[in-house]
Amino acid sequence: MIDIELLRGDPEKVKKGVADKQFDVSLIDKALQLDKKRRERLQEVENLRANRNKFAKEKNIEEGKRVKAELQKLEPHLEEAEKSFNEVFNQIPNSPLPQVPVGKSDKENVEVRRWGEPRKFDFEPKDHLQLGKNLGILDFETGAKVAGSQFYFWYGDGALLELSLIQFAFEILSKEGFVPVITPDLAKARYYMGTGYLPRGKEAQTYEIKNEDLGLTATAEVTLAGKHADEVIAEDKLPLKYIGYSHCFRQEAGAYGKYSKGLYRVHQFTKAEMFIYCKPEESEAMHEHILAMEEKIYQELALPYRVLEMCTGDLGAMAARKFDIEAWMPTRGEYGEVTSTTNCTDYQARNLNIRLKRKDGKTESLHMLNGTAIATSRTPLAILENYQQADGSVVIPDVLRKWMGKDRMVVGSK
RNA sequence: GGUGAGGUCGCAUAGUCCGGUCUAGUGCGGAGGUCUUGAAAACCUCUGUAGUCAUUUUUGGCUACCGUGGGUUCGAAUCCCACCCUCACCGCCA
Repeated sequence: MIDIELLRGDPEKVKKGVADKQFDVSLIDKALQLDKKRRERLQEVENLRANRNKFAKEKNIEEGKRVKAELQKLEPHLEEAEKSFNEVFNQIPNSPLPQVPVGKSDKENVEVRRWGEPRKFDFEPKDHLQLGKNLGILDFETGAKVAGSQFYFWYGDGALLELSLIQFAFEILSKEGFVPVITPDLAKARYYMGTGYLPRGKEAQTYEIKNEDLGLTATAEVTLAGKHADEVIAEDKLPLKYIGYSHCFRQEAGAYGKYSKGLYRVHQFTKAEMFIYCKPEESEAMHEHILAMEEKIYQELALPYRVLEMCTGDLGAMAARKFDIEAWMPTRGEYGEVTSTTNCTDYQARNLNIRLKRKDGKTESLHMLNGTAIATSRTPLAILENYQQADGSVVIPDVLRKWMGKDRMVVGSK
């Protein structure tokens, strides 16, 4: 949620952010109106409670009974008013940072830079599904048999590739002060909702567990954000930097289209995710830091990529600023998303009640950021397609060889 | 899964049987002060969070919060119900 003081103090500013994000601007006036109503009811109820407490202290049982009856009538009105307010208020998205390019949709995202040259093939490159099948390392048929469509098995060098990529990311990032964490793959509703992963509706992302207040997490962001919920963190403990490992589960309801085949869009993958809690004044630098780490990873893997900054219309509710890295995907003939890093500023922190305590004792909401290091669906896709050879083998990127124990995946090996 | 103990204002602990004197005591930690050449010690004072109203800053009033959610009562940390979590032991198990 946004800062309510900002809403009351400068509604026009909030409106601009909401409009730039292509959200419904009428939310603002509605929220202000409901806020006013809510506060009126709150005054009524609090005055009655003050009376109740006074009579209780005086042991004035008659008057106490009278006030009690009145309270029983008015308290539901207050509850109702707060519920209506929260419903609208929680729909107001985070404001974009001022330097974010304004645009209506993903078509207006801005390319920031490119790194590396897409490889020129002197043969017809195969897609990762064909390569994986020929090498005997990737099997969607058996995945569909056992778990349904868009599930898969990795075998042999494919399984080793996933493990190597995670090792590689953890090695780089732990050297940079990110604390390695292995997180639960399930979380309570409060946490996946608080981080913005919706279980139902047109774009449901989370799978829910029957008869439990639990869902499969779509990313370790959920658990790493939940980790410090309801905490007050001393200023000198910040920034907290984590590199989390988890399996990620996505319903991908309604997500179909030309890139829905193969590893680009799957229901389960493994991910190494960066997560940072920091002071508001350092969050932009931390965002750059995460992006720099992501670029370092793809440079060391020698995968050509470009960096994209999301325009206001493509930020979603949580983000104040967001960058994606897109790696070159040869059989598509274009770049495809492999990482995403978001500065949520204080929006998530307010949802999860996470605060920072300054040296002078004052508390305020802190800033929270996340970013993909490696997702073991799309990164192996890019490696298979970019590193393939004419004979159907796939060269292993230098930095992964120490964990793979070999320099090439060949047909017939395991 | 079973049995037992427990969850209290940063940390630790008292209070819960017997509801009002708990506007939650004490110790530690933190801030300020006295004393001192300086420091330590001692002593004194202050020290939770959120909301809301009033106020020029300051500040003050009120409300809520003793794991969570309900209930009983004029009044609940305290009584009742349900749930969650922690610890110990038992069972099962990689």
